Amino acid sequence: MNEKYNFAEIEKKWQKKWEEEKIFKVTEDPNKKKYYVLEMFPYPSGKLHMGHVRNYSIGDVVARFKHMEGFNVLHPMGYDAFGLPAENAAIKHGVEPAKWTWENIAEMTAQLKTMGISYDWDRTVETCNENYYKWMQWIFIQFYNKGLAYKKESQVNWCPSCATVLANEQVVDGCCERCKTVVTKKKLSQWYFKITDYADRLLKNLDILEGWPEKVKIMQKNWIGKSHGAELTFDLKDSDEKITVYTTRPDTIYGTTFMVIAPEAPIVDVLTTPENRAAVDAYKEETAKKTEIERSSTTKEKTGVFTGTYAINPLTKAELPIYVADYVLYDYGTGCVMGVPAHDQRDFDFAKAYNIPIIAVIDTGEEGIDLDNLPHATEAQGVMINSGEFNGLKTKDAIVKVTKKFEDMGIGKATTNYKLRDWLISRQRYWGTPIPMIYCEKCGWVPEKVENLPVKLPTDVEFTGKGESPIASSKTFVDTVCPCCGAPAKREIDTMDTFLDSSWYFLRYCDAQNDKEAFNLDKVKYWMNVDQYIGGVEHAILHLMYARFFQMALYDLGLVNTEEPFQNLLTQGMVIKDGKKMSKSIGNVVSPEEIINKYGADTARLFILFAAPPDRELDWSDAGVEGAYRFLGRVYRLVYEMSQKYKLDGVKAYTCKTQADKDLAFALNATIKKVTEDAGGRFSFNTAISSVMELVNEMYKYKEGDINEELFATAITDLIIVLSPFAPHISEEMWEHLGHTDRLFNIPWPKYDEAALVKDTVEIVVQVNGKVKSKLNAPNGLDKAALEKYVMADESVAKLTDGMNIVKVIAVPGKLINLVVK
RNA sequence: GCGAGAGUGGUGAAAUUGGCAGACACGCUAGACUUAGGAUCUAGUGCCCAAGGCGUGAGGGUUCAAAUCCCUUCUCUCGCACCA
Repeated sequence: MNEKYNFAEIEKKWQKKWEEEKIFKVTEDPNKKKYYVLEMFPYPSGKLHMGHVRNYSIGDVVARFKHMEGFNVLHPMGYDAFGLPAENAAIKHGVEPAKWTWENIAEMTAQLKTMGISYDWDRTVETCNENYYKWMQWIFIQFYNKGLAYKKESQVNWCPSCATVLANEQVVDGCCERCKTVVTKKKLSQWYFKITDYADRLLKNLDILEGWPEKVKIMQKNWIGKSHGAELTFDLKDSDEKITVYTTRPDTIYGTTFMVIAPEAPIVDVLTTPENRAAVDAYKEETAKKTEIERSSTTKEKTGVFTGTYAINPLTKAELPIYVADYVLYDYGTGCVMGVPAHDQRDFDFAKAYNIPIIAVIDTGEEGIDLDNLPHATEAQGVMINSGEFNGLKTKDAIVKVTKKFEDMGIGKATTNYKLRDWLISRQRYWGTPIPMIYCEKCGWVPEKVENLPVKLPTDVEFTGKGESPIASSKTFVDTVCPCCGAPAKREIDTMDTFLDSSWYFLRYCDAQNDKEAFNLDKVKYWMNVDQYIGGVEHAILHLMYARFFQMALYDLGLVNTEEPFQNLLTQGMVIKDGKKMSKSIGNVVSPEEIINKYGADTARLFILFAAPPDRELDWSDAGVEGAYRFLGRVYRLVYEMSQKYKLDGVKAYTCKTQADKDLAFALNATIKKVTEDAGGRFSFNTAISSVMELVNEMYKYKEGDINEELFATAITDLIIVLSPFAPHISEEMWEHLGHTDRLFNIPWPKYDEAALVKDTVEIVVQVNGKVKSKLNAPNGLDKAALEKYVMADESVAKLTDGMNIVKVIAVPGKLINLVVK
């Protein structure tokens, strides 16, 4: 240890030693309690950004802390390595996606290593690695055999300029991310996962995820979007056809004055009368041309056309004109709705635009409203009116009774609906896991034989950025034989959505090197669940829902033993600068590389953890980084200077002789307690660090007086230990300097001494009518009555209430006395 | 529009169960040391002129006591967004 804090030298030295000694390598140990801490793995774009640094710094504090507490800690890192940027690089610069990706992985790994994080690098997973995607394909086949994967024709995003299909992620504000052309829809045959089969379980299990932020659970709940209602079938006038609607408000049936069908629904053609066909066809065509943004941006203006056909209200027998309108979604419910303009604002807007009668059938009790001439739809609950036998019923009962009536009439039933759709998993892209399916004229779609996995990505492909998947250009890939009958057959040329790869990587970490199976069940039983998952809130729905779905499906296949993969979830806030998200276009990006070079990884980590609580936004401040750097220098100087004069080689038995001794012992134990609770318990790293700073301030004060060497040695020792999860390199350097040959990572976390935290006297706040008037010292441990007696006997207190009438005294032991006077 | 969260000094923030508002840090001011200081150490720093007041977006309420609980309201951020 030099006199000066040379972070560059220190960090390099310890990173090398840690790696050589493999101190972060873990194996299953049934005798030890495990702890699995996981940070969301990055896409290997080549460079770390501050969000990564924040994510991994948080994870490393947790990992190091839990390890020092005695847990067998699994703390892995890997790469979500398939995806579009690699392919775009190929199109733009002619670099092979594999080469580009693997180079980035190497660069990013080197960068990660400069942060000094306690990863077990032997468990690294790269999703583009054959030994990973082989098992991805195997899992796909298990899902397929279970009936969870199917192929169907559907609408996908299409860029007319690039003449290629785009993934949802490639559509930015309704436009192609590359050429900014407005994205349209195109029909294509696509692979889907039946995530909707799991909708109810995904919803219900949210209740048991107590360690998840409420916000994320609510977002998932809304995304699943379960609603209760009824399906009701209407007869048509002059036709044998019927149409079925879904409604959450069957109680408003008497207020139905029209019907609406989504333009895409095939039944539209059946219902349209010859004289209306031209208008309906034109409308359908217009809708098909509209982009998603156009269709949803005109929120208020409702358009539609009359089909010429009427439905019959089953209770009133009224004739209801059937319209086609694009405000009805084809793929939700039945694609048809009953129009109740009085009690649904969208229907109200439509009725106003097309002069359809509006009949109020619910009195919501809204003040001053004219039920015969509603100014807007009343969507609240209320009492039924104009509804024959049901008049007077409250909404809740009415829904039940009306639904029952439909059931008795044989024209309806209670049902539930979900907003969640099946997961479209195929991508017309090269750089992803090939879908291991083969199409045979005779046998249809057949999975590749397991012994033939992996279905390798071909390398003889062209990247033009146009047309279908580049895989189609391979001369070796497409043609194969049917695994079933041996006849010539063709391989699926689509690849998997990369969200599949990231839906089970946490299982692979448990057994990353296995070449016999995706993961060994016993190892999974030992390590799973992930005790603490940490990542950005932007994954609240997609990744976190897909991963939950995978875990459930794998559970049903008997491959894992739990239904939910992530016990606790911490969603970290964004790193911003000057109130804005760091971005190249604004020019406010601070690169981790630059900060680590200038101040070191310890400073970067400390600042990031100290500047804000982990789940909140973090405002980057160069001055704040300086502050963190200064603090580390302050600790370093303290240790260096005092080690020249005293023997500080470990924790020692000490007795406090002076008040200063007692104060330091108190500060030391209070800090250990605070860091233990804040860093290990509630993940309040900022306050944990502030208490370490307080301890250092105390020690600076203390060293100006008489030094109790045993006490000071203990304080220095524990200080270094509690600092180590936040700033591991400098801590290790100081630790070694004090004569230790072991590694801080393997040192047990210190325990605090309760006795040292009990003070002889406590400061009691004296309030008069709730206002602080004075403070005085009282013996510790007085109960209410004794405290009141003690305080009231004090002369200064008597003065405070001189001439006043004390009507009540409130005593809070150890804290305050409030005198209520008149 | 619906849903969630947040508003505290010049700044980032703390206050964990209703009990001293502003810990810790940045910044600023002064001093010490120094050839020098953008190093280091020490002291001060919510606001108002002192006594004494006033202060947690605004307004009201509950309570001996409110940043914290309740009602009303404003602003901002995020998510969803024609889901019948």
